[in-house]
Amino acid sequence: MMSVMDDLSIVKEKRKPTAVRKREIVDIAIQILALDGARAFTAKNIAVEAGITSGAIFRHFESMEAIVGDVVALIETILTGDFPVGVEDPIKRLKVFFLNRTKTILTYPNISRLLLSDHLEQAAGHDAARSLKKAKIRSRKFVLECLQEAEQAGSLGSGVDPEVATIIVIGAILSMSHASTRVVDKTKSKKRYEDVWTVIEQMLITERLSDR
Amino acid sequence: MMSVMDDLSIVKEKRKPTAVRKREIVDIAIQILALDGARAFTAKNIAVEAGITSGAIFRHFESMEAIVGDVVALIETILTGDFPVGVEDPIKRLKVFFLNRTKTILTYPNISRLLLSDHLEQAAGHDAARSLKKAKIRSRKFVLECLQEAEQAGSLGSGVDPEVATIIVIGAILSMSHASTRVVDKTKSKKRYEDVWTVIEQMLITERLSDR
Amino acid sequence: MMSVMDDLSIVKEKRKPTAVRKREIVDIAIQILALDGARAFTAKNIAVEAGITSGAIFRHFESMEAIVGDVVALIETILTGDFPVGVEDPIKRLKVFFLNRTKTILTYPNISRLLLSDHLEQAAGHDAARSLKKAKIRSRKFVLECLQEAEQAGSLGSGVDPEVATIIVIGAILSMSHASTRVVDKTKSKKRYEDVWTVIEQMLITERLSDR
Amino acid sequence: MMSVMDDLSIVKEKRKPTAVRKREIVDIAIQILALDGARAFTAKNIAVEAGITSGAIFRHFESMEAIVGDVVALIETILTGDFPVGVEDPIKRLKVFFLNRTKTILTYPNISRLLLSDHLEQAAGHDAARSLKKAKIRSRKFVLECLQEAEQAGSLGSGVDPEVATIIVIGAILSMSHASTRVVDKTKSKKRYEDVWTVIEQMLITERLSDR
DNA sequence: AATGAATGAGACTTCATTCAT
DNA sequence: AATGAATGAAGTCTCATTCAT
Repeated sequence: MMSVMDDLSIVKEKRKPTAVRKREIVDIAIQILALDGARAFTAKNIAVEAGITSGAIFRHFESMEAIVGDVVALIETILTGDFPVGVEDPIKRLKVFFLNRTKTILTYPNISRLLLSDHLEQAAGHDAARSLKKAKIRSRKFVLECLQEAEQAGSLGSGVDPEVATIIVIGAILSMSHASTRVVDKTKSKKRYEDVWTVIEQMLITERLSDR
Repeated sequence: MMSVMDDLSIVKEKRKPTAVRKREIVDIAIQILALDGARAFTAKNIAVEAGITSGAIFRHFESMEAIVGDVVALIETILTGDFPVGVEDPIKRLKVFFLNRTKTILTYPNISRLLLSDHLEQAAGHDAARSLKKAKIRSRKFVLECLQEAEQAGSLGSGVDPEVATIIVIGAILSMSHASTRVVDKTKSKKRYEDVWTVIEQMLITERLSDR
Repeated sequence: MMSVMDDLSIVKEKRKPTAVRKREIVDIAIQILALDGARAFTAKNIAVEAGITSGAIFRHFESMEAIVGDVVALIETILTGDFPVGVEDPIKRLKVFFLNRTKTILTYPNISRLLLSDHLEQAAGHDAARSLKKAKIRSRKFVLECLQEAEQAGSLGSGVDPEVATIIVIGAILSMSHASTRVVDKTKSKKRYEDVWTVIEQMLITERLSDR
Repeated sequence: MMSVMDDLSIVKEKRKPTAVRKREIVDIAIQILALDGARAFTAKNIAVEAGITSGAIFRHFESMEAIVGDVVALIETILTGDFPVGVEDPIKRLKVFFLNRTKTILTYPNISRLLLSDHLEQAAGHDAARSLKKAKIRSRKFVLECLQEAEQAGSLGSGVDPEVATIIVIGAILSMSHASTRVVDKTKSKKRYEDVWTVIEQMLITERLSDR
C-alpha cells in the first residue's frame, strides 16, 4: 500500500491535496499529543513535522480544536472496531474484545498512550472531550455487561463480582497500554497479552471455595 | 476594627508566611494539573485560586518549574509511605502494599489521577520528570519482586507467571485510580478495594489444572 | 485602488520582507540606545518606532539580545572601514585614520554616541560585549602603534611619549563624538576636525626645547 | 576617619541611622550605575549590596529617582571642587583645573566612568538630568574661557584656536577617564596625567610657523 | 529601622490566527 | 496549496512601590 511511496520517501513533496494533508496532520497531532503532551501541541510543532509553515495548517483545519476533533473521531473509529459482534458466549465475547483491544494497543501505541493520559480531553473542545469520555465508558460498559451476562448464565465463579472483575479486566488493558510505550518486540507482546487473558479467564471461572 | 469582619467567613487572609503559601500553591498546582491538565497549569490560574496576583507566585517559587518540582517531591513522599517494611510473607507484603496504595488513591484522588496521566511529566523539568518516572518504576518493581519471591517459595499457583501477575496487580490499581476520579462514597470504595484484592489473591495462589 | 493612497506620504507600508525589517529594526535599536539609553531599549519602543506590534519583532530576531548582536556587528563593520591600508608613513596613516573616524562620527552620529556610552555593552550579551570591547581596544592599539613607529623613525618630537600622544589623539576623537550629538552644520564640523588634526600633528612633530 | 569601623567591617550592622544609610545607598548606586549600567540599577541590587531588603530602601528614599537625584548632587559637589579660584594666569588656571579633574578621576573612578557614559542621565528624572548636563557644559565652558582669555592675553600660540584647543583638553580628560576604569597604579597614573598636561601646554603656547 | 508579602505595571516571548502575495 | 509578515492575546517573570508587622 505504501510500497510506491516508500521508495521516494526522502523527496520533499509539496502541495499535497487537502485530504492527504489532513490525514498527515492528524497523525502528527496524535504523535505529538501522545509523546510530547498537550503543551507541545502547537501549530508550529505540527508544521515543522509536516514540513510546511504553521500558517498552512489553517488551510486544512479551521482551528487547532478542529484538529483535535478529527483526532478524536479517528480514535473512536479505531476503538469501535474492537467490539466483537455475533459472539454468543459472553466470556468468549470478552476474550475477543480483550485480544482485539490489546492488538489495537500494539498497532497504535500512540493512540493507546493518548487514551491513558488525558491530554486529548484537555486539548479537545467540549464536544470532542465528551465524545471521548463516552468512548471510554462504552468500553467499560461492554466489559461489565459481558461479565453480568456470564454471571447470570452461571459461568462465572461464585465469588467473582462482575464489578470487581471489570476493574481487573480494564486494569490489565490499561497496564499494558502503559507498558507498550516502551518499544517492545511485537511477537513477544502478543504472546504476553494472551497469557494475561488466560490468567484472567481462569480467575473468572474458578469456583471459590469460601469467601474466607 | 476588624472584630466585625472576623466573623465573616468570606474574609480572605492575606500575607501568609511563605511556608504556608508555598504549600498552598503546591496543593493548588496538584489540583489544577489533575483536574484541568498541563495546559491550565498557569501562574494566573494558580493565583486566582490562591486569591493573589500572579506576580506574587514568584515571591515563593523561582519559576513554574520549581512548583512542579515541589509537587513531584510531595508525591514521592506520599507514595514512598505505601511500601510496607518488615512483612515476611511476599503475598502478605504485596497485599499490604495494594491496600496502602488504594487507600492513598482515596486519600489523594488528585494525586493518583495525576500519576495516571502524564501531565506532570510534561510540565516538569528534566530532573523532576526523571525522578517521577523512577517512582513509577519502583512500584512496578516492588510488585514484581514480591511475586517472584512468592514463586520461589512455591506459594504461587503453577500457571501464574510473575510478570503476568504484575500486569494484573498494577492494572487493578490503575483502574481504580481512574474510577476514583468520580467522587464516590469512601466506605464503599474501601470495601471494593478489598474485594478486588481478594479476587486477585485467589488468582495468584490457585493451582491451575492445565495450561489450557 | 491604491493609486490615491500612494500619494499620501503618511501611508505606512506593512509586511516588509525580513531583510528590510531586520535592518530597520537594527537602525531603530541604534537610535534608541544612543538617544534614550539602555533602559529604553525595549521591544515595545522599537515596535512603536517601526510601526508594528512588539510581538512582530520576534519574527525577525530570536531575542532582544540578538538585535544587539546585529547592532554590534554593524558597528564593527563601519569602524573597521576607518583603518587605512597601504599608507607607509605612520603619521600620515594616523592622519587618515583620524579623519576617517571623525567622518564616521559625522555620518553616524548615533553610533559614535553609542560607542562613547556603555549602553551597548550592557544591553549586549557576553559575546557581543567582548567583541565590542575588542573593537575599542583595536582602535587604541592602532593609534599607539602608529605613534611608536613614528618615534622609532625619528619623526616624533623628542618630548612626546607615544602613550601620552595616544591619550590626546583618542581623547580628541571622544570629545568630538560627544559634541556631534548636538546637530551641527556638517561642513563646519569637517573643517573643525581638520583643524584639530592640524594642531595635534604640530604637537606630535614639534621639537620640545627642554622637558624643564 | 573610617579607622574604627574598618576593624569591625565584617560585622553585620543593622539599623543604621538614616543619614548613614542614605550615603551608603548613594555610594552603592554610583557603583552599580558605573560598573553594571542603568539596567542593573534596581532596588533589589542596591539592597543586596547594602545587606538589607529592597523594601527598606524606600524608608530612606521616596523613589528610585530620588536616589539618582542625590547621586547627581554628590557628583556636582565633587566636580565643583575642581574649579580653581584666585589663579590669575589663564593657562595656569587651566592647568590647576586639569590636574584637579584628573585627580578626581583617580579618587572617584566610578564617578568619572559614570559621567562618561550617559547612564545617569537616563536613570535620572528630568531635573537631575538637566542639572547634570549643565555641570558638563560648565566644565567645557571653563576650559574654553581660560583659553579665550589666554588668546586675548597673547599667551596662546598664533595657530591655536581656543575652540580647537578646548576639544583637545576636554578630550584628554575623557580619554583618561576611560582608561581609569582599568585599575592602575595610582602613582604612575598621576605622573602620566602630568605628562599629558605638559604636552598639551607645549602645544598651547608653541608658535606655529605657518598654518600650512 | 527593617522585614517580608503583596500589588500592578511592564518586560520578553510564544502562539493561534489572519491575510496579502 | 503554500509562504511569510503581522496581530493580539496570553504566559512567565521582574520590578518599583506599599504596607502590616
